[in-house]
Amino acid sequence: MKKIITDKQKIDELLEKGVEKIYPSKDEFRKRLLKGERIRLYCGYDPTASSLHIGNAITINKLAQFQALGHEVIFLVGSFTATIGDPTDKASARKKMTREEVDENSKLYKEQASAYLDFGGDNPAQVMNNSTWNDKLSFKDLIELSAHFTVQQMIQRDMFQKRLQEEKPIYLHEFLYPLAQAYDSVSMDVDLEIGGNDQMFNMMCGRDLMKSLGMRDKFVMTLKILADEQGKKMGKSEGNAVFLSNTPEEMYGIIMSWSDGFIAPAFELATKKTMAEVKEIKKKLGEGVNPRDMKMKLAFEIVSIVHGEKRAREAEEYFVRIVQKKEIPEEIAEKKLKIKNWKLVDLLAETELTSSKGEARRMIQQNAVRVNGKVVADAEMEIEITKEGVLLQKGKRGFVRVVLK
RNA sequence: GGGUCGAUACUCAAGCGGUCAACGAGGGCAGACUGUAAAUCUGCUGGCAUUAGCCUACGUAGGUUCAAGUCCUACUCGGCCCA
Repeated sequence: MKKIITDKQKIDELLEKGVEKIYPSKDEFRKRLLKGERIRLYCGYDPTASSLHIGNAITINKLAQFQALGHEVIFLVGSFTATIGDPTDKASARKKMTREEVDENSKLYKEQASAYLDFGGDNPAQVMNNSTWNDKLSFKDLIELSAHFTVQQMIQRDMFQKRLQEEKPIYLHEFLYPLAQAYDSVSMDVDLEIGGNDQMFNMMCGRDLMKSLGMRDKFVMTLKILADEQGKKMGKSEGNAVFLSNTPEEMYGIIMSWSDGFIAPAFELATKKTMAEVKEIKKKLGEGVNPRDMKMKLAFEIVSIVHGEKRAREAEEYFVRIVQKKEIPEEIAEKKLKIKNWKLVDLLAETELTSSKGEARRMIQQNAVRVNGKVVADAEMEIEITKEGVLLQKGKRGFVRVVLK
């Protein structure tokens, strides 16, 4: 077993970087760490999507930090809880997932998490699955569990309040979600749970339940949510979410399209940079360094962690060449067609560059379509496909080469 | 169980018999600007045809009417109140 590191500086770094708050108290938790106590901690991930995203990477990053100091890390896959649906931040009830969908999604999670976390070596992170214990609960067990919580406790959550106000339904199973999560803490008997700031309520339920059952006093560490200075969150809805399944090029490009306000927070939350380095970055940004260059460093860092340095370098080259210098990419989807002569609209629809002919017409009207690099304004233009191929472009990113078969 | 209100495009949300493929907002896409952006501005955002026009859509199924998202009936699902 790996030795527990009690280096004061490293512990302070651990307690500061990306951390919003530690319950019940940071000082107390710090003392425990300094004593050299081995902490058993976890963070849960509901496999509701086929890929982890950058928000998940924040907590995984923190797990990795604990791991590096020798603590016992559990990567919990919420295969059970995903079938309930977490009401957190949801204005309406989430669609429940089937076990099949969930199993499918969780397959890739471990692999993606290994970008940050070490599942081998002398202090491997453990993967657990909360259906292991939750599947075994009987109805009686559930009722006993639920007796530890009150309805008032549950409805005080702001998203439930919001739904009450809007006269939208709140289903009973949504109250049960925090319970299920709380039971995870009990089953694994952990010293600490970490999670995003928005998970505070769920995590505190676990703390309450353990206390109520006379178990240990679980700590809860909430991490900052990736947001800019105005507190504007980054999410899937913003269209700028990075998935760990993105290719290096995609990932690099998406990070570059983040607004500048995300640069410093993202360095703190999603990279291995120390707080001192993050401060240095903030300072540079304040001094008027071109934010683009800092953002390129950020994109490089994150892509390196997920895909390795070599791929990150390639992604960077790609970005400079294709996006900044607007060159045509080398790798273009190729579509082989048997028919030689086409009208431009038909061709755009056929290649699926546009989803319909109507859309093709609209794009042409808006000067968004290029044929062999030249903007074409005539929707009816006759295109003759050759063996060498004709290059079609829609907007900045859509490229297809059509070749005569 | 009774009463009552509601169900509209990706999301929210107008609509109160013809002028509704459906106001508006968000999102998305595209153009301009730029540092790659973000912000801002502009356009587009069901399909086919593009001149006209046709088809499919407003919870489901029927009905009234020359004409229905809009009225009626039943059903399904949800909120609220009462029990």
